[in-house]
Formats: sequence, structure tokens, C-alpha cells
Amino acid sequence: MKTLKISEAVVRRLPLYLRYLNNLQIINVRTVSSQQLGEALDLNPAQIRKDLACFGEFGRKGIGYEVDYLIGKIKSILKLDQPINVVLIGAGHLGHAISNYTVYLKDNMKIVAILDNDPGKIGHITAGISIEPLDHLKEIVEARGIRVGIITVPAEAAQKVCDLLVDAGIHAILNFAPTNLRVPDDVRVHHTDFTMELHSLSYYL
Amino acid sequence: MKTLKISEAVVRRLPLYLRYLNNLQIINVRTVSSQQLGEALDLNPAQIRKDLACFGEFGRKGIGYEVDYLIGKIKSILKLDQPINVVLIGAGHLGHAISNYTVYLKDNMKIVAILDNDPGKIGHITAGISIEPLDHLKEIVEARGIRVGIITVPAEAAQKVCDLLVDAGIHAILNFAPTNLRVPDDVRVHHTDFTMELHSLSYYL
DNA sequence: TAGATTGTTAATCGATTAACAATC
DNA sequence: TAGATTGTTAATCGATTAACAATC
Repeated sequence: MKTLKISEAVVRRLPLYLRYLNNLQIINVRTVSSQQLGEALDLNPAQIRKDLACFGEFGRKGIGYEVDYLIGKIKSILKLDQPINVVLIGAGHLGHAISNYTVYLKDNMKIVAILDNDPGKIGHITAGISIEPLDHLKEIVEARGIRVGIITVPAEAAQKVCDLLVDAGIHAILNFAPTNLRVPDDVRVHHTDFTMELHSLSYYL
Repeated sequence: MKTLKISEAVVRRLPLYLRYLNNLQIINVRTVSSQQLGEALDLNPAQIRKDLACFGEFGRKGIGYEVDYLIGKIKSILKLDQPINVVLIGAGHLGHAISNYTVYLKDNMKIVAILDNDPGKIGHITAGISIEPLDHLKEIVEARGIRVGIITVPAEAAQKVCDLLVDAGIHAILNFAPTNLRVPDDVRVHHTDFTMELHSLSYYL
């Protein structure tokens, strides 16, 4: 085990492992080898072993990895073993879709607030949550112990919303708006932009 | 210029350049240097020059890149200079959000069909498009010259839908379902999974 | 001309893969 | 025990960055 420096590439693969392991658990598979994982996920077995070895010795030589145990370990590495409250800003079509989606996750990550600055939307119920005014962001974040923000506002508004999130003490942001966000060094932003995915896909036609 | 082998990483950055160049064009900026681009996009200027040089000599020494010209070139590389018809399968919340979103793109990429296998949804209008039965996929793809498919069905149904797309002659698929897809070598799949983004984001808390 | 900036080569850095001793 | 599979070191591969001649 080395706590030296975990690369982003490794961290990005952990949820992939977790997802597949959850599938194995459902069909009562007890153990799995890096070989099997690699085949299922199109990855090199050595890479999988190396990834996991960054965090400890989770496997048994000659046997493989115990599914339940490995799920627990990965969840703990990803901090998914504790409740993580999320605020979503922007109650448009995409925000609506995402909040409905997360309802089905039996995760510890949960959207506990949906905010918008359109007075016409306040009070409406989406995915069982009442839409609240953006003005109340800071109080809501503090009162509910929110640690993650999701931005689903139009590109023009994204940087402003981002600044508000940072100001409210949020250090982890998932941005769906098609724009680069400027944040302090201690804030982490992940982007999801399906138009960029479509455009790069187009190259391979 | 080298037509040798363009890495995925390069292709993924092209839409990023394009997006920023479009912004520059709107505010009437005529030329831009790799230095400026790098600052705006948090990339190394040398990397940007190298990326672009994969496809030709688009800049002028001492001057930089002409915005209009570079936009044209990148669009052409990404094949966005020609109309690309897209079919979206799965008229749930997410499909709804995406189809509405693309309406606003002044792209050549356009969703020209939305399919679902729920009889109750057939004929409903989403983003100006009438939802059609999944059964008609092959005919619709052929009749409308569709070349890209977007999958927004639940994970359980994704592989089956993917197989149908491949069978219909689609070679480029954007998958939103949280599952790995098996496709022949000549089919390209890009994944967008925001739960995986959320999970990897959680690591950095 | 002098200053700026490209395209490209060489150097560096990091990530992936192969190989194998350890051991279940 | 024999076969399987890990954890880890070493080798390879590829991507990023630095440096600079060419030139606008």
C-alpha cells in the first residue's frame, strides 16, 4: 500500500469497479478475480490490481477479491459510507431529470435541496423536493450540512452560481453547464457536457 | 502535419477549443494565441499548438490563430460542417431534457427522431418531435440517414437497445445508461454517467 | 527591425502493461 | 501438492511540457 499520490485516472475507475461489483453482489457472486473484472470492464487485469493496491491489500492470492468486502472498501475510499448531502441549482429539464434519477440511487449521496432563481418555480415539487429560492443557498447549505453542488443552469449563469456555491462553503461541484468554471484551488469541479461528447463522437464517423 | 495517429485525448479537446472560439467570435475577437487559449481553458499552450498541428498548419507565426478560420477547420475535422442526424432512444426524463437541449444548438447535429417502447408515450410531442415506436428504428434510421444514436433507457434495457442500433447500421453511440456496452470493433461508444462523476467527486471531499 | 508566436523536436513525466515471486 | 491469483517491480508506452529555430 502506498498513500503517496493517487492519480485522477485511478479515482475515476473506482466507481466503475463499484458499479460492476454491485451487479455481482445482486447475483450472489462471492469472489472475483482481476481477470474477470478486466474482461467485464475492458480493462487490463494488472491495472485493476494496481489501482486497488493503491489503497490496501484487498485480495487474496490464489483466490481473488471477496465481492462484499471489496464493495465496502471502495465505498469507504470514495467516502460513500457516510451520508453526503447535495444541492442542485437550476430546476430546468436537466435538473428535473437528474433529481428524479438520484431518487432511485440507494446511495448515501442524496439531493436534499433544489434551488432556482425563477420566482415562478418556487414551491413546485420535483422528485419529492420543493424548489426553493437561490437566495437561501447559504442558509440551506449550512442548515442541512450540504457538501456537494450540482449546477444545471444555463452557461451564462453558471459562473455566478458557482461563485455562490464556493461562497457557501461547497468544495465539490458537478457542472453540467457548457462552460469552464473558475474556482479556488481547494474547490474541485467535475464537468459533464454531453454536447462535447457528441462532438468528439462525431470525429469518428 | 501528421496524419499518423490522433489520440483520443486530442479529439476530446477539440470540442473544448471550438466552444471557446465560438465565444470569442461572438465578441468579435479576430485572432487568438495558444497562450490566451491556454489561460482560458487551463491548458498548456504547447499542448494546444501540438493538438492543432496534428491536422494542419492553422496558425501564423508571430500572430496566432484567426478565430473564424480555426472554427471552420475544427468543425471540418469534427465533421460538424455537414448535417448529422441523431436518434434518441428512451423518452424518459433524461431523454426529454437532452432533446430539449439540442434544440438550442445551432449545430449541424440534430435529433430527428425520438423512440420509446412504451405504447403510452407514442405520439406525444417532445421538443417538437413526435415520439415513435422502437420497432420502427431500422426504417427510421435508413429513411432519415441517421448516423448517431443516443441511449437514455434504463441500464437493464441499454444493451438490447444498443444491439438494435448496431443492427440498424449505427456506428456512433452516446450512452447515458449506467452500464458497459458490448459493441463490434467498428462501433464507437461514448459514455456519460453522472453518478460516476458524483462518486469520483466524492473521493476529493 | 524587434517582438511575438507558431510548428516541431527533444526532454520529461506519468500511466499502462508485462512479468514473476509470494502464497492462498 | 498443483493451480490460481495477488501485489509489486521493471519495462514499455504514450502524453505532456520545454525549448527554440523559423518567420510573421
